[in-house]
Amino acid sequence: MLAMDKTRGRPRTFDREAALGSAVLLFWEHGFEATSVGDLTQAMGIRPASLYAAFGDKKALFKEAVEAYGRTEAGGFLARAMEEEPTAYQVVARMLREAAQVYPDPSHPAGCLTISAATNVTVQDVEIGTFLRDLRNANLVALEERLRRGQEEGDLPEGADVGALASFVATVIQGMSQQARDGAGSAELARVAELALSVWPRST
Amino acid sequence: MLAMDKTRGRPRTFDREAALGSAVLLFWEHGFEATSVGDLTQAMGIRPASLYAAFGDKKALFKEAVEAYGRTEAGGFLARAMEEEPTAYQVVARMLREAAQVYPDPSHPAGCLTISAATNVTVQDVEIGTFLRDLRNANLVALEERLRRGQEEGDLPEGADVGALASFVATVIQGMSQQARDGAGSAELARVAELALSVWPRST
DNA sequence: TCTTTTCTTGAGCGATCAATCAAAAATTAG
DNA sequence: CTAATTTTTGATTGATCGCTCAAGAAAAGA
Repeated sequence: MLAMDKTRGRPRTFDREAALGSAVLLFWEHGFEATSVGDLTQAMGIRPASLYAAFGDKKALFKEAVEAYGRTEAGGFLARAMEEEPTAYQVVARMLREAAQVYPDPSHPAGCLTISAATNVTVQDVEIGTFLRDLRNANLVALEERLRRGQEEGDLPEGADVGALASFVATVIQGMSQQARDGAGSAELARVAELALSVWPRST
Repeated sequence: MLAMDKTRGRPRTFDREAALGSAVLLFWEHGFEATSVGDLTQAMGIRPASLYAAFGDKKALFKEAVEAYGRTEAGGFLARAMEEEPTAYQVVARMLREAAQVYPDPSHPAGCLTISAATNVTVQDVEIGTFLRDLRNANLVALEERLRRGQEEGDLPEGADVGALASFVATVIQGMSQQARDGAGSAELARVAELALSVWPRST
């Protein structure tokens, strides 16, 4: 009968998580289209058939790589800031300041995978482009909602334009990712972050 | 002998500038790698051999398309603002406000070609990626020099961090391009532009 | 007219793309 | 042990990539 038993059969000879990590780095550096299956299998140390058996196809692997990226230190700091910081200002301040540190960090590819990995896609891969775009827009909505909560809790003035502030922060963060990929360092980006923060309508 | 006579031989049957304009639109929309030579010949209404005879190869056509883009209304407004506005603040204000209008304009592809057309490139096309990156960094240096001139002319305070201001403006503009490609409208981007402008150390 | 030059046409080049297949290998169940 | 199940291997698929070539067509010069 149909089996689906994980313990049966020949065991996988490679570390699935490690292979996924290699895929994350490649997609992060070069993006979806510019990373070939050949590049992936070489970096993962496996053969095409093993890749397709373990991850489906290239698009499925990419989506899983995006999820894995979000679980990394450098890929999850924005979501973490939103969850952990108590006030709207502290959320935004941590986002911008950590972006200035993380995006140019030479221990991994520069910038943000979600922002830069599917900018140039062919017509048959539009799905991948919209997948990341939806993710970015969802993050923008989440930030706006977080700021609105801050407004209700009194750490943002009632007259503040929450939508504009969220768009502004998202714009600066996306620009910082691009700047980091263009070679900007953490000191330069830190000054950009402080300038952006100076527009904030603080209560203190 | 070697001829190089332009009037001799069979005349070209297509409008070279119009064909280049079609290439600009394709590269602007999809980027360098995601635009195939087949896409180009179809949009230009010519055959591969004609394209290669008229423009060299795909990379040369792209570089020429970037130059043509810079001569368009939507592709040259940043340089024009730097040349035409009298003070540092007016330069930056016009840059940001026009970006908010131009980048989401539905009469052409969203955002800036220079910013988004070579984000994801394969290893053998790194040359194209660095070509646009160098262009962006040259624009950043030019803005910084324009601001420094403004500082010398007294329309920026002596204590102002010119480098940080230039980086900040470049970051916001690049972020606005990305936001426009993600679907942001001119009203939304205009509010972002005003927020960014509010950090400016004005003398008035 | 006849030659020379340049462009267009249509076919097709080798390389690479994502993806697949059959067979061998490695495991568990009985 | 044998049978069933799953993965790995190595070769290979059809499609598309950027690009080129030979032949024909359209112009100018002599």
